[in-house]
Amino acid sequence: MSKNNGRVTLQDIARATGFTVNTVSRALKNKEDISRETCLKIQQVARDMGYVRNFLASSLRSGRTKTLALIAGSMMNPFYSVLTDLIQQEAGRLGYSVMVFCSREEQDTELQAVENALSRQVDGILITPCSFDSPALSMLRSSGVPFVLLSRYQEGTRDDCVYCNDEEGGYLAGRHLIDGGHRHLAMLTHHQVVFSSRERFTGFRRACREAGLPEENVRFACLEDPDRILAQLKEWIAEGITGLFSFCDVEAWSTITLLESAGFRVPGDLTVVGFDNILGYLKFPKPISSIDCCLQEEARAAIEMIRRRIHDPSLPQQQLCLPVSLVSRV
Amino acid sequence: MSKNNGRVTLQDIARATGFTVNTVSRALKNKEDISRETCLKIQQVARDMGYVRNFLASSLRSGRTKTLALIAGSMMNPFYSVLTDLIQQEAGRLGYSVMVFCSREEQDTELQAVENALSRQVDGILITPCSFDSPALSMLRSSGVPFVLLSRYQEGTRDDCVYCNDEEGGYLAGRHLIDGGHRHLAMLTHHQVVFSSRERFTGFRRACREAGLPEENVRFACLEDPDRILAQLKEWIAEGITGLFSFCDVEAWSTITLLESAGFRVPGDLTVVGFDNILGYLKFPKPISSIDCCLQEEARAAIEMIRRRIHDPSLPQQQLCLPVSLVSRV
DNA sequence: TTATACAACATTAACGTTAATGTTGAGATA
DNA sequence: TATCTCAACATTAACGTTAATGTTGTATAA
Repeated sequence: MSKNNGRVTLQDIARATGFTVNTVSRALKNKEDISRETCLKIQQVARDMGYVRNFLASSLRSGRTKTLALIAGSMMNPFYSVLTDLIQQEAGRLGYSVMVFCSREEQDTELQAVENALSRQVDGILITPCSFDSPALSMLRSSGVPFVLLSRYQEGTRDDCVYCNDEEGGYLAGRHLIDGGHRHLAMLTHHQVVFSSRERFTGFRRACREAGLPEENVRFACLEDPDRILAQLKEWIAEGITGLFSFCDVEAWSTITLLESAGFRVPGDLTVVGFDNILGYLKFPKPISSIDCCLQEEARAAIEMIRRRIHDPSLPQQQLCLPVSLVSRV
Repeated sequence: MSKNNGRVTLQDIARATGFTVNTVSRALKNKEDISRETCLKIQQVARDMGYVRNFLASSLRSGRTKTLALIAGSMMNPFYSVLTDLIQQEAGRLGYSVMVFCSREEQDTELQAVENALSRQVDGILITPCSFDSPALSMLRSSGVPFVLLSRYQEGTRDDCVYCNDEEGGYLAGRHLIDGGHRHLAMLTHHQVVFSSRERFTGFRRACREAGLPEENVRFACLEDPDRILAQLKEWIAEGITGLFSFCDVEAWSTITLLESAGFRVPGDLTVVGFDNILGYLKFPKPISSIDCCLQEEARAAIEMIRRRIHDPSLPQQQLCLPVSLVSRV
């Protein structure tokens, strides 16, 4: 034992074995220039003494923390928490730990998270930014630290990012409803993620046009207040709308909850299609058809992207658009 | 600029201002022995140069990382992700960042998480352990690092922990169903968290006894396989059971989903009461009555407990049991 | 036999920060 | 005037690890 809060250090092992600190370090990292015998002996002693490497010291010296930061909206939103879980799994495969920060979709909280992450010398940052002109993003860009945008895309972006084909997703959602016999459709967004929302609606409308539905049969609304949402839904239903495309699964479920508590039947009065296919990971909510953006693949790709950038910062930036598919349920 | 991955260091600021590294350090930390004038000047220069403190170096020297580890089951389970969010908020208030690890309820993954956390020199660890005899716990106990058990309790435990009054929660759930006119009740657990589960059922039965229900009117089952769960539910319903107490909200919802997809009505064929009152944080699922264990308070208390222990390791250990209440919905 | 090569270690310095202690000069005190 | 005090800084060393470079003794090649 020594000073390090009673924790065993290389120093202690060195004293115990008679070798130098450096030799102990190399032995524990299975490096060359150490005889098989001493290597095993040192490792044994380290185990016996309960040695745990001090990552701070190691990172400070080596310049690598083997840590990534994930800055997401909120862990209260299953979309983010599922993504977080997947990111952790994929990162873990490569030996990375993940520090999770929540921006609560607030720009200053997000900025603090970035500062914090930078301060902790993370090797890379994964972020679903509040917006594309958030101060957090400019700080990231000028920091020189590798970062990848998750589930966010804006035309003309030069930042590394992984997102899914929103337009195609909207198209598939539209076609699914049309194939189900629905001729009067609407898309609903609660909390607007601008680009995705627009793209999804664009695809949605494309499907409608393709099917020959008149423009006035296709509605769109972006509402946050539950009361106004319910009012809008009632209006739509009264107008004969029977198919609803929700911006995402989470919003779909809260819409369904709203409708059911108001006495409507889903499906029945309204058929709802979601987006993200969170049901592939979250088992408990009501099954709904959804656009699968393959979050697992997104996580995998993002980790791979940041890994490569950490390894070679001079690589050309990449905007990776992942394919989507429809998962039909019920 | 210097070597630190192109990042500005105290050294750089020292050169720029003509002061020594130590003076710069003290100025940036607003310590004494620095004239107001130089303090402001140094801080200004630091800001201009885009200085970000290197937490690794700082922590290595000071022995404090201002970081907590949270080791939870999985971010795919809203109970844990909501708890994580709350923990982060409370920790943030005190200037702590949180490293999140998922054990996936596996003992070896959990052990790895603990090792990882210790290796990163976190100031304290919050954990919802797989079990009370998991190797992770013994490692924690012998590590000397402050830790607090979250939402877990076992009779006779000496570890610091924060949990809720499971027995009382079960009692309230039982009484709620009985007050609703139900005379034939059951409790269902999917994934068994042994102590909590037993306690909740004990309280549940107490309510039943108190109301004079005969023993055979009160059932219990612990099943994981959805098919067997559904079969059991059908059997119960056929036997006249009308009130169901679910181990937790998440399980309640998946039970409801099972029932509804099998053509049953909830409530109607079966009234379901959950536990945790996750609906207070998660807005999208179907509203159900639930036992509120006040997760926010649990998070607050846990952070306060670990803060005090970090500050004074000699404090007596504490097992904090939080009160519960019923939240009736629909 | 002597130079060479190499395995197996040791030595040194550094990562960026901070705690502990030292120094200095100006003003206050006797 | 000599001593003391203290504000405002500087110097030194250390946190635990690792990269770069030195050193040694033995085995091999010429």
